Amino acid sequence: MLHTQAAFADRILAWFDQHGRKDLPWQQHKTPYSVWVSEIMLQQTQVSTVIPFYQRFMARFPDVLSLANAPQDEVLHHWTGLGYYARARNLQKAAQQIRDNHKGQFPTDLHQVMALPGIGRSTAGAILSLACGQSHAILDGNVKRVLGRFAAIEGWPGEKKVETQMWQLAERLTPLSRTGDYTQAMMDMGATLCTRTKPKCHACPISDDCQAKELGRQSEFPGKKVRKAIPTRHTIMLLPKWQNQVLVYKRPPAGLWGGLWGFFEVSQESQIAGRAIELGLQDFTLTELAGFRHTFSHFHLDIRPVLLELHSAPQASSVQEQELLWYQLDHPANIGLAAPTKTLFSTLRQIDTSAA
DNA sequence: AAGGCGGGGTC
DNA sequence: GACCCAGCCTT
Repeated sequence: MLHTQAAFADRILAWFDQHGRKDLPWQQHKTPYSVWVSEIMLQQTQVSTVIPFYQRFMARFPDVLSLANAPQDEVLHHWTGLGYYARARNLQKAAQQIRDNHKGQFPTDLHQVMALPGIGRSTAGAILSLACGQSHAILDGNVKRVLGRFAAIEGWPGEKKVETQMWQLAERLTPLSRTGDYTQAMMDMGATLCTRTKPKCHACPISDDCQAKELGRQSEFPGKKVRKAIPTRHTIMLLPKWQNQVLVYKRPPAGLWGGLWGFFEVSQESQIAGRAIELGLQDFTLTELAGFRHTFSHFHLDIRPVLLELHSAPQASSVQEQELLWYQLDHPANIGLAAPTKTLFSTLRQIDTSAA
């Protein structure tokens, strides 16, 4: 049994020196800021998806101050398609707190880092170990899988009891030196070796002492969440169109697609005309476009898009409290869009093209 | 403790 | 279609 922290970490680090990833974009010129941005993007999101977003984001917001001082719409624009948009809102909020409360310098104390919005214990540990060499444990999905198998920890890690057990083990095994490499190594182990399916145990530096492997039960750890069938919701999206522009509004700051721009919605067909009049629209032709399904982690959304083609210039809306925008299809604005909104813009462009 | 929050990739 | 992914926040 690998019962000492040093024996465990030594094998992990030796493996890392040979096989670890060292050329990812956020591993070049590491700073707390660059590591922070990458860690937030990587929450619940795979490396290959993140890379292009990370590069565009860093080119536009190279440091804490440029992010803190940017318009929120532009930050969300750079997050469009990445999902979990609260991450982007929290990222900018935290940058503003660093600007205002930390003299623009990313804090280096674990609890100060955890106090920033969007940064929990694991992300704080990752940033301070990777960028500052401090010795803190992390517990992300990769580490949960590696340690859950290594020690054959029963139960779903979402349960408090299981998570506590994993944190204790993670802390016990985290070395005092080379902690940044160790953190990266554990993530790399989970991503490339101790994968969800078909783990490459033959190449694993700790397989000799892996309890799951000894039991022949690698696929059973970590335990899975008992998942219920997800419900289906329905919505009708209104696509008012005048010449080459479509009307969207800025959604409330929190909740689903918070801060993103989207189409007005109604739940019933009978509400379409009334809603259009409220928006100051009149003299239009209604056409129902092809419906489609958008699936979230927690529900299906069946979308019926309805095109409202205006025959004359729109009047000012009577809806005063909403932020409205006539989005120009051929001159996209730098704003955040949910995936279905972006899809529908493409659909509208295609309709224009085929009609021309 | 449980639920909310996305989009893309994989099998 | 089901499941998963470098989690965190609110209730």
